[in-house]
Amino acid sequence: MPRLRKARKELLNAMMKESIFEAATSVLSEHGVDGTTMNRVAEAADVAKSSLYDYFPSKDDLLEFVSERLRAPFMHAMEETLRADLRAPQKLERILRIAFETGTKHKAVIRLLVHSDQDYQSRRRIRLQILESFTAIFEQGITEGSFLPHNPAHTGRMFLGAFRELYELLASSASEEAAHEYVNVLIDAALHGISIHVRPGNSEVE
Amino acid sequence: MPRLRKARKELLNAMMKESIFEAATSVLSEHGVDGTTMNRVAEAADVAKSSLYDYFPSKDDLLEFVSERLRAPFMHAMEETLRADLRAPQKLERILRIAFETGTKHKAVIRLLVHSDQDYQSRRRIRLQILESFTAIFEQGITEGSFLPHNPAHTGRMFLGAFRELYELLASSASEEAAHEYVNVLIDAALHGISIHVRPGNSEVE
Amino acid sequence: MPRLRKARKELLNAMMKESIFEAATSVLSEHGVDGTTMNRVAEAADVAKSSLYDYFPSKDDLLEFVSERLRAPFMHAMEETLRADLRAPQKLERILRIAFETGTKHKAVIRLLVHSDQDYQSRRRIRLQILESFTAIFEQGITEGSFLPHNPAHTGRMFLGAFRELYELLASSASEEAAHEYVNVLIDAALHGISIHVRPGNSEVE
Amino acid sequence: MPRLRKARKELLNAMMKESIFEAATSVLSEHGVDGTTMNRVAEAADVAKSSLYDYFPSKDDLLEFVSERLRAPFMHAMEETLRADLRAPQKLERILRIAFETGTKHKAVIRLLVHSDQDYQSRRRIRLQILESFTAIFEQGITEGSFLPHNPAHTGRMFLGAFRELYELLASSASEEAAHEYVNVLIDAALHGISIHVRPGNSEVE
DNA sequence: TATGAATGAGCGTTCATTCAT
DNA sequence: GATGAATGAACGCTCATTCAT
Repeated sequence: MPRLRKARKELLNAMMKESIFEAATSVLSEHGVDGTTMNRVAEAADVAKSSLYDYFPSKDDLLEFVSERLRAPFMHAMEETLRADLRAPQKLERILRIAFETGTKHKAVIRLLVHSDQDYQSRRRIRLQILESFTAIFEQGITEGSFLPHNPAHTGRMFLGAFRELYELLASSASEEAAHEYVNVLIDAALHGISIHVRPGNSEVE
Repeated sequence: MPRLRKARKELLNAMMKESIFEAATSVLSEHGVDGTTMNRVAEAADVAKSSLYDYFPSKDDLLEFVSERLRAPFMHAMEETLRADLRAPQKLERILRIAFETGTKHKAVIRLLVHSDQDYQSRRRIRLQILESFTAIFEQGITEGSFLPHNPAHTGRMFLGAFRELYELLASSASEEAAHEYVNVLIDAALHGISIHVRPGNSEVE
Repeated sequence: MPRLRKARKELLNAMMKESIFEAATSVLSEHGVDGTTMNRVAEAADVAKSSLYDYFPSKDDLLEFVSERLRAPFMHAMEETLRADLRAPQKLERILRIAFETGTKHKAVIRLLVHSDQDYQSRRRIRLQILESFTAIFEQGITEGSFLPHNPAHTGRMFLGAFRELYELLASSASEEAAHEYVNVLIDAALHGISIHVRPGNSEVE
Repeated sequence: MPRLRKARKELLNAMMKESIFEAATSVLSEHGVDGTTMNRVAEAADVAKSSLYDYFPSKDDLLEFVSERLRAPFMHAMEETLRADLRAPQKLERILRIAFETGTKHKAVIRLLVHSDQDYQSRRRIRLQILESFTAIFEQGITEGSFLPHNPAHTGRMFLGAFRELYELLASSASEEAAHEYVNVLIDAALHGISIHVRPGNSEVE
């Protein structure tokens, strides 16, 4: 049964990659990006250092794989949301909810999304992608009449900033509760407005 | 005069630290955090590598000192602004202006403020301090009637997020012009409001 | 029929060794001695790396086998020539012709014969054998009156040196033409003499 | 005394390089080029591996230094000889004598001159240089009437081959005596001819 | 006091070799 | 009998840190 054999092989291989992935995320969250050495990953995965190279051609490839894996659920969901038939505010809401869920599930993702010095270039790439998504949503919002006609690049960026703080909150020792509350505030702002100013006139805005 | 001697010594010591600081910032901006080795700093400062250890017990301490030093102008200005007799929106404006100025002056500061994975623990500390300052300003704003009574911890955090994006912009290859425009948007939002939603009144909303 | 079984087994074994040999020479000529890894040989032979160890106890043994195999045609031809009923100069000629042919056929052989630092001990052995053959031929030449009575160990060695340069030439990027010309010069020297000095007689010498 | 200090420093530095050089040659002659690792050199020099890098930027540089050092005396002497006001045979003689002397002094040089797989490129370079020198001498010899008008590229190459055998002899366990005798034969050939053939007619030469 | 010299621990990577299946 | 998976030792190299002078 060459077919079966091959399938089994692929499966084992995938499991091994998975377990290295987990070891790597564990090391990442304990020692940070710079402290993530092949030595430590191998030790955490309980394999010989050289065995890592049977599954990943280089450290960079390993880290790229980890990043990809960590971000994939969120990124895919975000892309889907972008294409969905929804009004802009609802899109923002959905993205925030997804971010919160994936963020709390994989705490490690945060380290990579939020921190990280070296560009393991994906970082810039991903930032840009999210920024562009937000900008697109704000453009849509203006077009469809949900949002006021501000420069969407700026509002998108501001939203990104507020959004990223969610991850800071998750990364900090703060309770999940606090993060939940914060995300709700963001969602509320996306749905019903975010005015902070008392109206010059007499009443409020929002 | 042991007093004088001691004073002179302290002065010399401070001058040495200063010159090492400058060397370090130069290395930082040229080679990045990871490329900042004691060797390079010593070379840039034109002292022996081992002499660095006469002024700083370790590399981490040196970097800590540099960070502190780089942030000090901004932090002090911010603290002063906090205590100044101004309305909340004006305080935010002033802080943003200072941030932009110090940020463009010392491009290196950005690298350290924005990126950096290792917890050069000051990072968390400084974040917290800024966050608390913003929160305090929002509290004041609510009290004085400038801002609507949202939870200031949340609005403070959102503002921090948007604020940090300024540094991302500065750190990126983007033109200083773009950063300038962005900071103006932020200032405008602080001064005149930031509503993004079409008012329920006449047209549609969300 | 244990006999037959055994014979078949031996045959298969030999065929495997043969195919590994071919893979190894291909790797050798493409990547050089240092670039010849068990991995590459296994891949070229289309067997599992570990299977190589079913046929050769170690990498050194494999290389030894390859060397032996590469040199065998030449060595056998040389031995035959040694025993042939020929005068010394003709023997030298024949050996040179064989060397050229086998050398151009298996370019890889050169790498191993000429270069290679490690003592894949055969190197010394083979050198010695060739040297002894040349010496024997020079002895014969003196006995039969073809050559002047110089110390055959020395003339043999000199001839060996000139002979090896043929391989350097082949190993270099030089055209095969150049090597051909050189071997013809050597043959001519063996057949008709190699005097480089103007005779004291009529003109000058030194 | 900055002058003195600097001089002392340079001296110490040179001594250190010298001692690393000796360690390296010792490792080279014991383990061959491929077996010469920074680890072994450091151990032989009784310094930390990392200290080697205080004196040589890389392994290749170290080896290059060693090669250069080993070959320099001979190469310089050869170049001088080339330019000397001597007839061709005397030049050859002088070069052979120098080779013998430097060869017996620094046994390690042999490994590098004679063996070595990788091109630590100097190898090809040096071979070429020697070959060209010999060729030039043979050209001169023909011009001045010392040598018969053979193609000097070929005779030069043949001479190089015979010459290199001297190093093989030195590298082998053979007695220095044998090498001495061989070099004398070469010298004799250079000075008085190298005919090996009985003359077709009746007497000798051709 | 300042330094040049030295070092040990660690880095990412390679590869010959082993062994359960 | 053949293999895929795994490994340990070694490689060249870097760097924060120490210490005699």
